[in-house]
Amino acid sequence: MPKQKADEQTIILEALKLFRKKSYFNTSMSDIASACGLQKGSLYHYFPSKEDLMKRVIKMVHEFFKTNVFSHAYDKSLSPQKRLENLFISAEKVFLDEERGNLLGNIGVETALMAPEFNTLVQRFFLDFFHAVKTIYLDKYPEKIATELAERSVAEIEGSLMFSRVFNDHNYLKNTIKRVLNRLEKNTDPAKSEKDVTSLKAVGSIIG
Amino acid sequence: MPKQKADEQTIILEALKLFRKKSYFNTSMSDIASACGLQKGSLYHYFPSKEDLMKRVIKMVHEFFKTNVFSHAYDKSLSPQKRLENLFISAEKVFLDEERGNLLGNIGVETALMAPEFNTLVQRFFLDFFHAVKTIYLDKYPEKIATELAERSVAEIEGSLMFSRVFNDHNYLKNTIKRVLNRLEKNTDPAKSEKDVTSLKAVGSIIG
Amino acid sequence: MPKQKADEQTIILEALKLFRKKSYFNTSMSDIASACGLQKGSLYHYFPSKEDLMKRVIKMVHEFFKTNVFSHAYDKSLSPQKRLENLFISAEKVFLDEERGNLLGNIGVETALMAPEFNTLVQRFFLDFFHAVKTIYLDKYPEKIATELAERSVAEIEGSLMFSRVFNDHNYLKNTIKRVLNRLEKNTDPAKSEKDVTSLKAVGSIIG
Amino acid sequence: MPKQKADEQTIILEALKLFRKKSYFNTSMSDIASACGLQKGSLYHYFPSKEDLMKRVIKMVHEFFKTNVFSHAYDKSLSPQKRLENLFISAEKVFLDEERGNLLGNIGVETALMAPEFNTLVQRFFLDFFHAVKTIYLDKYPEKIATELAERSVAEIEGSLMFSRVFNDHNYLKNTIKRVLNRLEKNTDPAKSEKDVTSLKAVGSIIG
DNA sequence: AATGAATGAGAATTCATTCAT
DNA sequence: AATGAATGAATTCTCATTCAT
Repeated sequence: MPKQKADEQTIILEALKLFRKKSYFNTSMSDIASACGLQKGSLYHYFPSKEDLMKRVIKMVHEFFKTNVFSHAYDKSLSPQKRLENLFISAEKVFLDEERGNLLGNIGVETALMAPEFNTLVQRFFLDFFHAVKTIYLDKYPEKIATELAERSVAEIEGSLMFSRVFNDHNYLKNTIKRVLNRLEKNTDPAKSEKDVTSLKAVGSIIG
Repeated sequence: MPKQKADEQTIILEALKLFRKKSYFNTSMSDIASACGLQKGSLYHYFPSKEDLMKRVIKMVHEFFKTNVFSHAYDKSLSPQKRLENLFISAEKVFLDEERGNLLGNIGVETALMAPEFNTLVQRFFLDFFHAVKTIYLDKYPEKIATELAERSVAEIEGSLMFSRVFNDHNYLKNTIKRVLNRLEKNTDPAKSEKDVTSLKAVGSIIG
Repeated sequence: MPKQKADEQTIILEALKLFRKKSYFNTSMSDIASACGLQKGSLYHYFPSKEDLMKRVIKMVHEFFKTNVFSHAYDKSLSPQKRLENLFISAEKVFLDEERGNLLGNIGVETALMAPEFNTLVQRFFLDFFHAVKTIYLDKYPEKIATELAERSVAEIEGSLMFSRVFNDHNYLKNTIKRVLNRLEKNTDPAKSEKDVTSLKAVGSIIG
Repeated sequence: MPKQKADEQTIILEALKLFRKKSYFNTSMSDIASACGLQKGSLYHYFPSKEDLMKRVIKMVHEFFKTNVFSHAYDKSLSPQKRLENLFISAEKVFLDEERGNLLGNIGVETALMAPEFNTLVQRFFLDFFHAVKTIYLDKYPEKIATELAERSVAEIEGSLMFSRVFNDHNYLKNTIKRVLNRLEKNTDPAKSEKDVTSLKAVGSIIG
């Protein structure tokens, strides 16, 4: 007789919202249940434990980024500049979005301290992030440089995302993304990039 | 039994270690007490609440950075390059140190979601961090640029620090610090900087 | 284990017994839980806090008095004397009963010192008590006198109830109730009451 | 070297104030200590335990009443009416006084539920109270009646004192005291009392 | 599928009390 | 005499989890 009141996806999404707003430890299964219009006990029909639910949340965010953000990196029909733009602009939208936003950047780190399983998932997310960005840079730069540029860009974005949260000011992230995009553009300038990219040294001055 | 077993400083330090290792929410007053060789009730002799203890921890870390890290920015007897070097190298040491390390970067963010009082303290820390770095850049760049460079450098450092923790690999942070230092050096090169820094446009390509 | 072991009413009743026997502050949620055959955590399934439970206890006692004691005052089919008798005799039974007895008289006062919310509930109880008794007196006396007589009767009863508890002797209360009932009867005596009640002055000597 | 900062009397008085304001259970030794400008531990120089301190408080209140209130009953140089007046007027003053006020009436009862030793002390207080009032009535009435009148007067006073606290309105007590005094006066009226007091029956209608 | 009851392990906190200095 | 540190038991409350219906 009991009619289905919720489905996995809904629960994961509600959990995500709460984890983002109140952190993993401060969100109780009860909180999640009421957000879904369910009773505490009912969550255990869908997820064997809170930890497992968190893992599903992380994976869901990861999938979302793969489909909606990282994918832009691999659209060979567009210029590197355009791809990077698409990637970061969509990332910005997601990060600053209340629903799916920055879970992994900040909370991921903390939860990682607890369950090593979380850590692995968070690592995978960032490896994919790095890979996507690096793929774009590889169009312009050699392997080593592209790797560094990618890690650096993502680090800058994550750091400024943190500031956006701490100072409750979206501009930290927005400006950083503008800057990162600008960087590729500038160095895309044929005249300039030729000189700059020829030697590792020269490039060093750009990425550093 | 009524012989002093611990003092405020010790407790704050032990709490810091645990908060760093297991996160604020995952660390119980019991944990902290045992780490200090005390009974949990005894902690309340020194701190009225866990929240208050956390605030003291944050303040202590902040003070530590002021004295040991940020101070390098204001040593006018040294060159900007040297000051930045001293600042970041000492920051690196502290961040990667098990004892006093990166509390504010990661845990601060999460706890900030809860108690607004935490948030204020974390903000103050980063404002001081920004200010120190900016002070150095002001020797070379105009106000606006210096501000942006400072925020960007700190964001990069915080982001890569996060990666260092997530991937358990100090190199993320170390490389970033190397790179940031290199950046100033390069642009300090008289020959190059003349061209680059003369116009705001040119500088734009450097900082972002 | 998830078979219902207790219900709200049972818990409230057990709490009442304990609050009466050991006072509110001296009764722990653990005590109440054991009395109900429950684990202490389970109480929070029914009541969000001890304070809330106490409020429910007070309300339950109040309801009980309304239904079983005060109601007698409003039974217009009976003589005032009979109504007062029913009211006080039933009150006596309840007050001296181990289960539901005098919670509000004594404990109400102490708890009232703490939570103003308790105070309001205790006030309401006594206002209803006054009102019921006054309603009966209004059959014989004008407003002002009836009010005074009611407050005085209830005060006497509460005071002697206190003595009954302090001296562990039911007779303090029993004698007082006998006396109060006698008072109405005597003054109901037509021959006597005519003189006594004709002037306010005369009545004054009766109620005071 | 440590200079005496407080003495027993001061501590007892401060404790009394707090017990009255916040109840015995809600007052901590710490509260009492700070009210005395002492440290928690120092209280144990004067009193072996909180319970013991409470006993001393009760005894002190009792002594105070003996000297300042009950004593009026035994001043044979005055008329019964005047003695009763002195007794109740001084009682009223003390009861409504913030400092020494109604400890025994309300809190005594509750604490009595705990330690039987408290109960004995509270009983003694009321027995003395009864005795004083009865002594006055004995000037006018036979033993049995005097006893009843005394118990009744004190019960009324205690009950209305409770109402004064619950409703935060001094008038409950004040009016009751006026009425009780009036009662003796009225029945002291030679013309009236002669008739009334001749038979127990008649008197019954007065005291009841 | 959903629920609502129950659990039990632990959380933070309080507090009377002890005792070395 | 006074203190301040320490204690440890108790208290309120939380919460992930289980399970019979």
